[in-house]
Amino acid sequence: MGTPQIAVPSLLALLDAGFEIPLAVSQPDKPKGRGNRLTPTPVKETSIAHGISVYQPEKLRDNPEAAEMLSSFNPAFFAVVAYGKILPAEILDIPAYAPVNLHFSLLPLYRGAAPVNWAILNGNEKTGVTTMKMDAGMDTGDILLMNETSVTGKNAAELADELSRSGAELLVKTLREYESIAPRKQNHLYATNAPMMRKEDGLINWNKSAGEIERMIRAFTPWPSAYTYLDGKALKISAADVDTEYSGNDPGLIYCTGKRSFRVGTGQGGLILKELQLEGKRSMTAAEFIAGYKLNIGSYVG
RNA sequence: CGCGGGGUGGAGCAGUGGUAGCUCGCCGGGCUCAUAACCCGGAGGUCGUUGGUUCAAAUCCAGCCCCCGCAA
Repeated sequence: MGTPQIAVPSLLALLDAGFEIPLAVSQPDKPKGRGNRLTPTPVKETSIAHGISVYQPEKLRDNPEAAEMLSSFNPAFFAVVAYGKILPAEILDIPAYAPVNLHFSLLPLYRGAAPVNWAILNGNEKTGVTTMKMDAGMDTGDILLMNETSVTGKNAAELADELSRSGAELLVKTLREYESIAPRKQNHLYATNAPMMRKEDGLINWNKSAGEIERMIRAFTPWPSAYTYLDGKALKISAADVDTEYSGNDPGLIYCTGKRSFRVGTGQGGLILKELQLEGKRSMTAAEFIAGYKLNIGSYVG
């Protein structure tokens, strides 16, 4: 059971490891993108490509039909990776061994929908992947295995990609060695939540420090993306460095626009913008951006 | 039919009827202890595509292809 891209490597790894997967469960297709076309989920696409039938119930709670359907396969396990819905108890009881979930954080940290983004945003040096035996709460089940990954310098896409791979390995290992793994209770006192990021959370607050904003840019790239405004147009920033030689504190001030440098002041220090995308344009490097856009030193973004 | 922006020399842009221009890059030369600095010269474009209007179209009209932002 899974939905987005981050779950795909797990599906492929399970197939590769020889597990029999009679059914994939994914969220229903939703209208997406320009034109609002109905778009299949990445897990659905991958499943179909490998000849696995796909089941996409609107809901699992209070849905006897779904329970019956899943039971009919007499599954040993459920392998759940970023499915996107909480599974009710009657569903969790179906597998003979256990419903196993792969979560993209070191539980009990970052329970919820956006663990990868939050680890970057908070400036953690390490995060990782955890497999657990699911219970009825959100990411509260007993821990089976964990694997750490370094966060440093990566944006959300890069980190998610890495975690999806190490997670896929961990999931295979967990299922293979399930009977010899002793589940450990989570220490709920240390639990933190990683709620879904919203589009509007990506608006950059230039009063924050350069370091904080740099982390935010990484945490929000490529989704939901960090943005500001320039001459009334939305400007996404997908990569930046802290300017270690600047110590001003004039938030939003464009203080340097050399031939290839676009630098903006923050509440504390300056930020060197490296990768930008103006509304309606494609993403480009600062050098490319500057070649065609007339920036004025002394004006402000935001 | 959800709303909208755009496709112009290698890159980013300007140019809305009549010799295609700017910044960067590239090639050659100069200056300098030196430079992502500066100066001089040069190469490079069927203006996404098809058709239409016109004496004349990058520029107006219609269709098609592609890229992107918003909303969901």
